Amino acid sequence: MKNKEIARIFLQIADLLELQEDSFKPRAYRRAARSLEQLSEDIDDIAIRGELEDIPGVGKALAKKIKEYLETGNIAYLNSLQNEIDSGLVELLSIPDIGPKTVRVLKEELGVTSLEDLRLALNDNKVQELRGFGPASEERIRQNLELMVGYSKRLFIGIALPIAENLVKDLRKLKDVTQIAIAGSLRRWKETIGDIDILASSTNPNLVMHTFINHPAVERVFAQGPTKTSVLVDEGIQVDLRVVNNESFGAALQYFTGSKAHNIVLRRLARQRKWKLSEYHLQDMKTNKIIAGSSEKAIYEALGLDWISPELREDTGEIEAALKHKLPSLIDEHDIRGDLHVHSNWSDGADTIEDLAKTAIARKYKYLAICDHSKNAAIVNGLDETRLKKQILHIRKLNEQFNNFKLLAGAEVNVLPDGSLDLSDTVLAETDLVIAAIHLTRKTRSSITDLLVSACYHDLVDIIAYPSKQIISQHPRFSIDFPTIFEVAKQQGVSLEINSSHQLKLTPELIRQAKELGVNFVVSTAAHRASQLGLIRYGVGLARRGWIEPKNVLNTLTFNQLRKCFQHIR
DNA sequence: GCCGTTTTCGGCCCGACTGTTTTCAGTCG
Repeated sequence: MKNKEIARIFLQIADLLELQEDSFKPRAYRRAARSLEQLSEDIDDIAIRGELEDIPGVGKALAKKIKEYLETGNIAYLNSLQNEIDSGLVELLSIPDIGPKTVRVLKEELGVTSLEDLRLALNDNKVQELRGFGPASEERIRQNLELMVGYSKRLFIGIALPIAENLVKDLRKLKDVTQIAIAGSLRRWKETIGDIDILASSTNPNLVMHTFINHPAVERVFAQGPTKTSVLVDEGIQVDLRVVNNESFGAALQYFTGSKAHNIVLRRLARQRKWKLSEYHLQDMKTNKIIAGSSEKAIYEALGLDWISPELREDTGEIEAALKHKLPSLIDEHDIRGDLHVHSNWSDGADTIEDLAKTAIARKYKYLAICDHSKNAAIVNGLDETRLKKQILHIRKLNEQFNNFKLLAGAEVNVLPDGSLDLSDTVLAETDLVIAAIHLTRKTRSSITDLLVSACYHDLVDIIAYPSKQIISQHPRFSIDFPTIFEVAKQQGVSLEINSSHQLKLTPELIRQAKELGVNFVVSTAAHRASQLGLIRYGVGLARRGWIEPKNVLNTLTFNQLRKCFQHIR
């Protein structure tokens, strides 16, 4: 689809325009880019119907540019901007605390047009001589330039969330802290996060801030005030702590949870009613009367909206749904009755099947599917037909000792380059559950799609696990025809796996697309040790970001219901 | 460049923190 290509060009244009006088044009281009990224329909089709201007944020001028791209594969405006503006300047914008104004001054006064130029200017201590700058500004820019090299990466939620939870746990011990919560993209369960946001309410903010900056994990303090403090913790991640009073906790939680796009729409809704929404409260601008503030829910309700789960707050239709009271009732970790993809020490897992079962029972699971790797995955000690048969017998035997809990004998089978599975049908027919997975790295579009499709057509395959984003990021030009896969999966009654590990997973957008087509899902950990069963929360978080409800997920079913969905469960 | 239950012109989310200057501009989230 050309939607993403055009969105990318609009973002490039926005970056370049940012360096010029007008600060509103870039905003318009970004808004349009976002709209394009979210379209579920091909932009070509919309253009043919002459409905480009119906896209939010697209008016006459942008519609014309979209048409130009569709006809010529090019947008001349971008080229002219690129000729006019040095690309090194855009790079300068990525340095923290350097914005468009600073870039302009650096260029006009010092001739700086690249990171390298900036480095030289800093070496000569030229920056502090500029009007509006001083030694402190120069030093900060110097440090940020250094910092950018080492710390610019986004962290996976699985790493960031435990760090945040630890800090919250320690701060909660302070008796001056009334309420405390994780906010930001972590609260929205975004797969990767740029920084950690923590929100607290207190009657003694200074003490809370003081304790915070003296926490053993804190390495450096970026900014410190009574309501907002930013630090770097030793994992190389920025943590922002905000402290407000109790009356504002709901408004602040709403505000700091974001996303930015979601908040902008909310504030627009408030403005339409002559109200003002800030991190302190929702307020009538004329009478100054406070309409809501202590509770997040009250703010949404005052704006005519149902309360929206943080995972949905991306301005991708959740506000419209909340207005119409049509929000999904999202799946919760407690809805999960069992894990359908775990590895034991029979292949590359660390724990025995018995230990895995014990942990599953302790989690109140009703079933657990052991799905070790198959023989093609020799490097992880994959099971061949003989060992799998033996494992199935072992599992059947173990089941005799459980009440109200069932171990399922499954397999994670490799799909071979010719589309066949790497274990014989005879032995697979003995299992309860078959997950088909692709562990290839370099394939053309047609063949990856074809492999997944042929896996769906295989009679014994119940679940498809995905080619990872990792593959996609390693090969930028590689793409998979997901709509086709979703159609076939739906048709063949094959479920899609939402995986909790950060390596193998669908994006929220794709999950939502598949859900709308009526495809079923399972949420699994692919745990390689018993302690990893707890990672299911990340899979659930991802599912929630994809608007998934319990009814879309097979492993929310009781064992007897599950049995009816997977034909060969014994 | 977009957009309209005050508007086809004049807005465009709002507030904290920093460094500089002495009342504010720039940046960020």
